[in-house]
Amino acid sequence: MLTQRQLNILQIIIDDFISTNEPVGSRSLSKKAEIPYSPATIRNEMADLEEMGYIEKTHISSGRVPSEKGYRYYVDHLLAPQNIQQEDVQKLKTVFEERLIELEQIVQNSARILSEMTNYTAIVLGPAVHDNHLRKIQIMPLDKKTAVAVIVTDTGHIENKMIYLQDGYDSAEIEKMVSILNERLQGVPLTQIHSKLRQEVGNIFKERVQDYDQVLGMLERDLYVPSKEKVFYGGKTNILSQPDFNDIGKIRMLMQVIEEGNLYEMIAKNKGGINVKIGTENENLALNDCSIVTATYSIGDQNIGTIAILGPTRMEYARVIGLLKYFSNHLSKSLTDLYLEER
Amino acid sequence: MLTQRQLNILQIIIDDFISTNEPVGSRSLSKKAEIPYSPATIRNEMADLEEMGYIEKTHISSGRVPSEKGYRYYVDHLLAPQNIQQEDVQKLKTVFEERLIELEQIVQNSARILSEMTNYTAIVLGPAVHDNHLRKIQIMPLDKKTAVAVIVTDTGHIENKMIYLQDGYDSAEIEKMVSILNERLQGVPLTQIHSKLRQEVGNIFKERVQDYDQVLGMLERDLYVPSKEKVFYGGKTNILSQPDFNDIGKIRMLMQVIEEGNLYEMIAKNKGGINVKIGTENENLALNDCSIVTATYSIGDQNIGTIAILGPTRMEYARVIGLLKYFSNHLSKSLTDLYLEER
DNA sequence: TGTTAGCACTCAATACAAGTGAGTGCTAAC
DNA sequence: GTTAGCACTCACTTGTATTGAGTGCTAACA
Repeated sequence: MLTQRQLNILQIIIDDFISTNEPVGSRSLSKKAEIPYSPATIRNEMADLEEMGYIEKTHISSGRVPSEKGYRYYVDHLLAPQNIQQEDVQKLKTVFEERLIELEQIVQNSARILSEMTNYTAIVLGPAVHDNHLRKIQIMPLDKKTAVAVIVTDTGHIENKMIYLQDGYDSAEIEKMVSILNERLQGVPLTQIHSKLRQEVGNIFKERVQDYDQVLGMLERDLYVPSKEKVFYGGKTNILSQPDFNDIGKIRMLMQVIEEGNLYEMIAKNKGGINVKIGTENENLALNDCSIVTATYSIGDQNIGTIAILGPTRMEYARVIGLLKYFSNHLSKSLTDLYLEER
Repeated sequence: MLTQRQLNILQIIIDDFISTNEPVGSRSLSKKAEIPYSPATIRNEMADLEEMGYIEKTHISSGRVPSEKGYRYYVDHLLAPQNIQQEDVQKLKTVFEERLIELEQIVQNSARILSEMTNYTAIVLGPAVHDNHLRKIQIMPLDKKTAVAVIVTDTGHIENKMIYLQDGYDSAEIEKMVSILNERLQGVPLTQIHSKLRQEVGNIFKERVQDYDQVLGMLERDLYVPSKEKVFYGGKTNILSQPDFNDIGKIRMLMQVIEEGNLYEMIAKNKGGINVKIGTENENLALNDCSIVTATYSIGDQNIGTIAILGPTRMEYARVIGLLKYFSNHLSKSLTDLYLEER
């Protein structure tokens, strides 16, 4: 168990290291007003903290640096529930001031603003299209063989699909189909469209659409919903200007993960609330010197997406967590107002 | 004027430097079979070449390295019109083997494959949507205030726009509008839609659509065509693994330009054929150690897009130029077959 | 006259030694 | 329990020497 003094020292070491990126030594610590002890005393405490694994040395006679365990403890117990600053509030609000219509636009802006404010990289997932509900479907014939299916969801997302018709259909026939589809599938979650197609629509088609089997087959084949959600980035290169990444190899790996890696899967699995992954807690090797803070946002009580900030392990946790909490709350509130209450 | 021997030496210096990334000295040159002269002779020739500005030293007693002028001469005069290798042909063909329907899909694949083959970064512009012609327009009402306009072009590009109606329109009215629009605007280049709207459509609306002025205003406001074309990337991070970029500052600038810079403008202005920009010929400071090779592709005899390869100035020009020539030709041919002949 | 051998010279890169400073652990005194 | 003192460690810097690849120049050669 840690004594109060050890907690103080640990906190100050971490705060100091986060802001300076320099190992912190006993002498510089003892100069701080909060610590009225001599370097020697602090050295003793630091030795204990090191033994317990909260801090470590970069070499045998260096100052101390927080270990992952130290950061973890810091995030879990020492973090003052810092209120976010007034100027930050102002900046964040700009996102909500613009006309909020297309969700993806909002989300893209969020990523940009968060990255600008933190100087880290922002990754925003969602809105999770497969959780959306069908609002409207339309099929536009182009020529004898091809048509475009347009699907609009309740969150304003628009999805196009080219579809291929076996034979020429006259437009009256297609219109009939479309109105049946709309009638039967409106409000259905996109994930379930496939199953509903045969269940609900099949019978009606049977009666009213010629060659119904072929048409149904076509719809089932082409009308699948993309399983991958969209990922929006802000400040992809911000992380390159963090002094923590001065090794060219690291930078390469990092950029590769950001560009091509499956950050989506990593981030999407955090469900609800604020979540912090520190260093090797990220299983991806390239992210072993990074931390990822995630927060979810929702419409009503349903989570529809995730916001993440990717920075070095030496991240300004207090500020980032504060920002994300504030922002995800407001975003959820705005979206809920927009998409639920309005109707 | 350069003697034949100087040309040989220049060519070999550049070839050698491109493949090894090491300054090449007189001794190593004289060992090559193509150059049956002693180091001393070569030194004399190199001194001349340097005086003329084709090669330079990294420091006073180093081997020689091609200058930009050297590369330029090499690209313009020395480049053997190298045929592309059989295995490369095979790989490139895979792009054309898939079902070619959506142009953007093809273009995205092209970028990926070219980047994989070259280990440089591929940037593919287009298809230039504003040159496309309208094939079909559709307006789907969503609720009283909003609707989705879907525009399909002759190259299979699909564009969505949310539009905002002033008042509730009944669907019959909208259908009438849409059929007028289709009738009058089909085949019109997207750039001209705006002007045609008032010219051609205006009068007809006047007779047949109620509140035609308001509707026309809405269409003019919301139905603009995005001026920026899509840019597709392949191997964004490839360039990071080029040994030429071992300086962290350079890497940062480079990634920033790739992520956020206006590569579009830089590349789009190259019209027709193969074009090579070497080093400081790229006005962007961050690209002063890079070369960009561009090629255009077309449907029929109309250029619709550009392919570019971004690499270090020490680029394998012969190979890249060969690849791009071959690829852009085939791409143009395939697209022409697909979109012109088929109709 | 063009080519080559020889030589002195330059410079990046590497290795090594010495000095400095920030930091540590330990012990003994307060 | 706290602190002063001291010996020790190690990264970092500075200076010096060595090496090797390469050059320019000159004189000799074919």
